[in-house]
Amino acid sequence: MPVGTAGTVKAVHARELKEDIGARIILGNTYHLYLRPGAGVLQAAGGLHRFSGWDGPILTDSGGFQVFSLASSCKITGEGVTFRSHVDGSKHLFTPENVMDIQRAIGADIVMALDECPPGQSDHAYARESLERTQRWLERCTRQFDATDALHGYPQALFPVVQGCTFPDLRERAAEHAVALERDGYAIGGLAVGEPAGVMYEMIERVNRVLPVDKPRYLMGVGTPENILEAIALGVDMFDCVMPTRNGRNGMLFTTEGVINIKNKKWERDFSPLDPALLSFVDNHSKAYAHHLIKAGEILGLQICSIHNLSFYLWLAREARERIAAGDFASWKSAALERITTRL
RNA sequence: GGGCAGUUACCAGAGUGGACAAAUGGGGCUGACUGUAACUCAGCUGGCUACGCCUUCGGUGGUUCGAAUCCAUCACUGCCCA
Repeated sequence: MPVGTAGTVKAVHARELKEDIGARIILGNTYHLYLRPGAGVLQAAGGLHRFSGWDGPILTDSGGFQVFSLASSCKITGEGVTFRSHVDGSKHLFTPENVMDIQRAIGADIVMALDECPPGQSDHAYARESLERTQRWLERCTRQFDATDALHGYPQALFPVVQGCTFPDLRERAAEHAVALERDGYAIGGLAVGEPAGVMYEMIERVNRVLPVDKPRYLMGVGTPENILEAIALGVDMFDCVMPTRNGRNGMLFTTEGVINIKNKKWERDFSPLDPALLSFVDNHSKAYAHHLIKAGEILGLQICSIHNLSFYLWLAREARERIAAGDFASWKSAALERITTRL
């Protein structure tokens, strides 16, 4: 299993007709490259695609989410958005154009449009204003993307991001606008930012009524195993999320039998595998070993837990795909959810 | 045998007369984490018939209105000298 040092599930594919996107692990933290000087970006980009023997698709985010969710001070201008680097305090400007250029240089197979991810509790007026800005940026992204060539000898795809907060009318309008631009796939952004899960599902459903069935739909930043299965049921094909790695680092392990907190003393002498059902995905480390490494402060423990959770997400996506093909996804989903959300 | 230091909650360790059920760590238990800067963050952790009461700071006995804190004594531990 190819795993980068900072792996995160960036693309989990669900629907049987779109097998190629696949459940894959790619490099996380790719946006880091955005924050470094141009020369470094170009150099890093050349080798990125062949990193550690990884030959699957790579997806890079635009950096928009980081600007809006992490930067303490960012400023939206007519050009784009300026922000201060958390690395060295230097000031940077993201524009639809330079974000396309950077992702061209990195050589991601799927590049994301620059968008604004507005706060979850935004009112309709702001959500609309924000959406219109995202749409203007999207149009500039497509123009720039279409006016430039891939730099590394293989084609790239640009995915628009459908925004609109929790307002069905805005979501539908955003989806229609994105579809009209005729890209290879579409992303749904700005969800799982504090709204109830039911509202998120409703927005997904609204948007997916508009998005074409025969192109990948990518739900950005989601989520819990439950969120993912529900979204798959609503027709989503791809996901990415920090959850498997961040929660793994914090000691929470997803398994096919339920959720465990590996820090708990109860695992101290449990020498069974972290998850016997995942042995085809990941090395056979015991619960006691992971417990010990975490308690001892060994960085290896965090790596094992992260990789374990990634393998769980891989299993989840593969299982979902097989059940869809077999035609019993719905019944499998409810049974699986009951098991995997149990606290062990 | 002599000298010195010490004995505090599961562990380590503050506290030297009233604001002490007793700081702080660790450990333990819960919970959080959703387009990743960060191996992170939050709550609880003597008992109970709980906005109050009860039992705790090596044992015992004192001093005091009041003691984990002062005195006496006993026990044990560590270091040093014989």
